[in-house]
Amino acid sequence: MAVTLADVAARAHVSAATVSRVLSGNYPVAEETRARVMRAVDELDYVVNGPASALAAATSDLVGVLVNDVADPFFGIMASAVQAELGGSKLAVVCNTGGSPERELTYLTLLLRQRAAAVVITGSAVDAEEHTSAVASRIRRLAANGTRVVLCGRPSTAAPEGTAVALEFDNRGGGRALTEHLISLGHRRIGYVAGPADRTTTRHRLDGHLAALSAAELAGDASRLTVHGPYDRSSGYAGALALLDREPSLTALVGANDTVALGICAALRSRGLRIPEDVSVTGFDDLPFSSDMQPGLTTVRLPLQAAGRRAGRLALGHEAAPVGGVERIAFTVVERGSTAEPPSRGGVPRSSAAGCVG
Amino acid sequence: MAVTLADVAARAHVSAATVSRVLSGNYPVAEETRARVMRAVDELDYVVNGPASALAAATSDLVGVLVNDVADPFFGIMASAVQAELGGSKLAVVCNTGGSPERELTYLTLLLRQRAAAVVITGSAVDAEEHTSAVASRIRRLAANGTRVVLCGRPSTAAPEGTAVALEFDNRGGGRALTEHLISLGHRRIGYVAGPADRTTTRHRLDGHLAALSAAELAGDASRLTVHGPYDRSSGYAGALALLDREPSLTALVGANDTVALGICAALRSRGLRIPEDVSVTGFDDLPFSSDMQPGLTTVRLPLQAAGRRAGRLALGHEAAPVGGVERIAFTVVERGSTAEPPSRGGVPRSSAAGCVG
DNA sequence: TTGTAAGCGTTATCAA
DNA sequence: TTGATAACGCTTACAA
Repeated sequence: MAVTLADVAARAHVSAATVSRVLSGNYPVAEETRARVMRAVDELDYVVNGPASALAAATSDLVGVLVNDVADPFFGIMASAVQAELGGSKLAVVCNTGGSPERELTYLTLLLRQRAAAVVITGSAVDAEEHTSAVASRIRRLAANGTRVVLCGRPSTAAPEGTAVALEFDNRGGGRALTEHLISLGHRRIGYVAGPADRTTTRHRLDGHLAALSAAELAGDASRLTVHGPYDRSSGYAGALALLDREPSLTALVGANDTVALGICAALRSRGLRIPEDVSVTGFDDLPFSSDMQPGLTTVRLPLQAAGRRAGRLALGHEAAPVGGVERIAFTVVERGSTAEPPSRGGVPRSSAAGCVG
Repeated sequence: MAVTLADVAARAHVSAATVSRVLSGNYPVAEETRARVMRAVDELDYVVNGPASALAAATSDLVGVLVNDVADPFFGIMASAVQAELGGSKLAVVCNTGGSPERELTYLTLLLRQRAAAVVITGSAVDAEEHTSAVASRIRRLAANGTRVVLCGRPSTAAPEGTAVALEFDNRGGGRALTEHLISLGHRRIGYVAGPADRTTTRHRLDGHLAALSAAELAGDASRLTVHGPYDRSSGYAGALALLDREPSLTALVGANDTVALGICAALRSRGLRIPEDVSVTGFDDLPFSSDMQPGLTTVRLPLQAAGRRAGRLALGHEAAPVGGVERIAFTVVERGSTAEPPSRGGVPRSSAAGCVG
């Protein structure tokens, strides 16, 4: 990689400045000169030195994308969508924080160091004052540098006023709608396998659930019928078993997200309980696998891909920020086979459930 | 972001060189001086300018990761694993190529421009001479620059001798083992919904399938019982229907990967066919959802996460390259409920299949 | 152990 | 329309 601008300039018999102008294309250059330069570029197989041009121009073509874990489709879909909007010039730096506040700060610092053009922060925040303010100060710093900051699925309160634009998921509304759906089917004893207690997303979804219960005057038992755990399958599995042991008469189980719901379903099957005949189950997010589950999972659909694309465009400044800097993303309740009316009191006893052998 | 090395140096009453030494930590500095510098750094909230230091030191802390699409768990898992190994200093630049040769080249050029420390290329290659050589020349270029190139799941032939280290999946072996499993169960009419015809992965998996068929003298019908399509659910769905129309007596369907198999299962259910009683189904990769399907999907497990981690370590030079620069990754056949003996000739007619209603 | 100074490869200002 | 030339902010011989 010895070939530099100067080499190209020498070969084309022009100055380095001219080569730079031809390459960036934002300055008038005589057609004949341009052709000569391009030929030299081709002949020498010249490739611009990114760091050098970033330094001189004080720009960068890196866009940071903070996610919990790209291997989780929830984040993978958003990261993919952001990347798709970046086009052929910007590069997406995907950072797995694993939900850890420390790593979040580390990556924000790294992106600050890279003078990233933009940063998209996805997923919920840890709900602790010290961490919130630490993140906020990094964001302020980034914004002051000219780095665009976009929150995608994180409350706008994570960033100081005016430093970021936020796309918020209506977790509270979705949580409420889902539980209302169950209540309208006739369910009265509803278990809830929630996410980690300290995340905003967990709290909002749970708030919505509780609001629905309260409205139906069913909130009395709520805390006894709620367990917390990570947003993964095994948490759903363990949580479902724990709740069933605590309250065997449950007729519905709400998962913090689809992955948790998957675990819940596996746990129910392990107990010989049918879905939805014995117990109804719901998820949240509507990940791709949810419609293929047997039965299909009733859940709240979040337009993850659309939100990610939007975040990408906002990161590039290709799209105007919403007024107030905050936009609420709409959700949809998707009713599938995993929810139904609760078993009638005099119905078939549960133990006969395992009897279906095709 | 006005504060620079010089500012810190001034504040600490030392030279810029000393500050640089303290920060990089690879040069002896008096303890007292170091403390003074660190205090100045803290007080000024100094953050190194990445591009500037990359330029001066001719190094970079970017590692490119080429994937088809991070939203696809197959790639998401590998990308996540690579990233996990990068630790708190290197950043993963995830590039979605969508399987397109052009975009692959574009991204390789972009990474070349960034002087990336390493590049991990995942997934299959498009099997066309012109593209193969174009990619090979980019790889040669990267390697010449000191960029480490790691192929993860792509044949080592994609890179010129000595320019890259490769972790190869045994797609041929896995494909063969799976079909042998079906044959051993008694299947004789096996359909195959393959991936795009021009990918190496597609060809290798199909080769293995054909090898197994040939060994059992069943290869005669193979091409009639094979259809091609993308590696997605809808291809599995459409492919399965097409094959069933072409040959209604099929007793087993092999999917190019788990996602395709998911579509196959949906198609079978839409026809009222039971899995595995009427038709056995297999996938490939063992993605997380495969064990949760009903019935569980028989498939070939590729250690995607382990391979990704390995690739990450190789990219950092933290691990010695395998001898010859190529390592074959072992697979495991995972037998689950989606495969069983074919229906006996005099068995229950298929039309009764839809009769199970719990 | 520390300082001086010469790059690193671009971009951008200012003349011409 | 083009060319000198001074930044850009850091690293690293080389000296002290």
